[in-house]
Amino acid sequence: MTKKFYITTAIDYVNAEPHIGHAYQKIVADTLARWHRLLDEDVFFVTGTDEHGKKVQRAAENTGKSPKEFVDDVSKKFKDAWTALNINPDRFIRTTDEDHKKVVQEFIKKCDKTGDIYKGEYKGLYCTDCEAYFTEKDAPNFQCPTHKRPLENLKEETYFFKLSKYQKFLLDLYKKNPKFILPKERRNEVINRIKEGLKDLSITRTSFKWGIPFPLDNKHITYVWFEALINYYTATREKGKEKFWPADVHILGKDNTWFHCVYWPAMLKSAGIKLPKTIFNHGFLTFNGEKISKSLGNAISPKTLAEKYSADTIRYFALRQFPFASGEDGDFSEKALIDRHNNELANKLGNLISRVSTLTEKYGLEKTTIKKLKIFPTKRKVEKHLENFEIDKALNEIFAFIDKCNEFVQKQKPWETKDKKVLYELANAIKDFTILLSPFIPGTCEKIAKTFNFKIDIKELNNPIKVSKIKKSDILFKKI
RNA sequence: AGCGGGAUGGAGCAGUCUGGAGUGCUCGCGAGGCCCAUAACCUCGAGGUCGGUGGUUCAAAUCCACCUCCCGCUACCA
Repeated sequence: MTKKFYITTAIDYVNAEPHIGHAYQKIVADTLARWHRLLDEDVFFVTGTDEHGKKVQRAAENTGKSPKEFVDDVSKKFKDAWTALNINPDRFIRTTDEDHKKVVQEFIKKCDKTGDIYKGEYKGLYCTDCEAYFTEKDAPNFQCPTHKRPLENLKEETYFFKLSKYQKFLLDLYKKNPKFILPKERRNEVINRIKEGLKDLSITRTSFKWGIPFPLDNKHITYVWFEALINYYTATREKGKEKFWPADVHILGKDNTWFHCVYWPAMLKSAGIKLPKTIFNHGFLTFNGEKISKSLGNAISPKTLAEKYSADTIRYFALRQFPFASGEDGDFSEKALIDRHNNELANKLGNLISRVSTLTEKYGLEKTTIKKLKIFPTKRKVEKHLENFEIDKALNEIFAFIDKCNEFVQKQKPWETKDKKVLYELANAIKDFTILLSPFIPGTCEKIAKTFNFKIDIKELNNPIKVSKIKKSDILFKKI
């Protein structure tokens, strides 16, 4: 039986357009999905968009579109951005999808059966922008501290989810499963906050219509967060996909930590559904040293970037530059990107392919046993790093191997000796590292495979490359 | 103020959790090699009391305490 691997990203809220921060997360998830697929696992990779709520309803009204037209437009922009970056989810889920609505309603009924949902009243100062209530202490002068607008005094009939009931369950869960919340800095934060006490969660709204009707009372709309989280489960209710639940890893940004690490497991427990194995909370990116924001106008679209550079350059930089596993923030600077593109992709990798393919075209290959350029130590290290989400280190290992190849060419001087065996060893090494590199920069790796006539398949690491006629490769990365 | 991050050869970073010769990466500088290749590639070198002080230890960039200085955040948002 092949191992299954189910990976998800956060689904993006459609009130703003995609930027490089969103892209970073999707690139990482896509790479991990591709890696597990390379290892012959049965992989399911899901990303998508979060489309309900008052903010979206209002954003749509401002543009004169219907909510549905509006979310269709923005959702497509996300989807297109991922295509431009060679990010290929198995499903692009939208919370407006019909199957999602159905699954959410069933989910809520299950929680209700457990006795975890009750009707109550929520009183407070409400900010429509935040879709949240504030206490007078948090909101001096009855103004929203973030939006500086006057708060509405609201008293709403609402349904609650008994989150407080799960306090002990959650703390036990983290204790028993140290990998449930990663990295561990985030875990400690969550634990400390839970220890301050959990309140029940208001999970319905009546002030607007753009959402999933609450199945227990049709005057109510389901609260966006409560509903959106369920998307991960929805995707596995499709026929044939059931086996993928529970998720192996949810990838999300650190601002989503609380919802995913607290609400989500409590909700699943209540509904009697298995819990995901790992929730990975990564850091944020700044862009050219500045925080990414609409008002600063630096929220450059991933698509524009991918057109300016290439999908693989963006992918390589995003994966190599930041210590993903640390959960820390990083800066996406174009200068650093160009640096890595020129030095690592063009000079080291690109030039190696260029020089070896030229030499091979001239002198040909002759089969021999591989003595110097053995891939297995590298493979083991890459495997281990990826298990620990150390994506930057994995890439570093592969490039250390590429350095070894360049040293080998230099030492052996095949242009002088015309030694076909040396060239064979190099071609074989190129096959090997290209296979390992393929989840990171898939487009480039396909080109290399075509030049050297091999298949990108993990089994090919055990098979010496077959001797064939090889033509000089096109330039893979032009210097910037 | 609160919270968070940082201080490592000329620049920018890893390394710190899990202590073991100042190790690594990219750039820059100096010398040499190579002439297959994208003016690319390879080798060697100069340059650092790892912010400071004290402590723990056979051993500290790494652990502990205190101090100094920088920078973010407390706007939407992965």
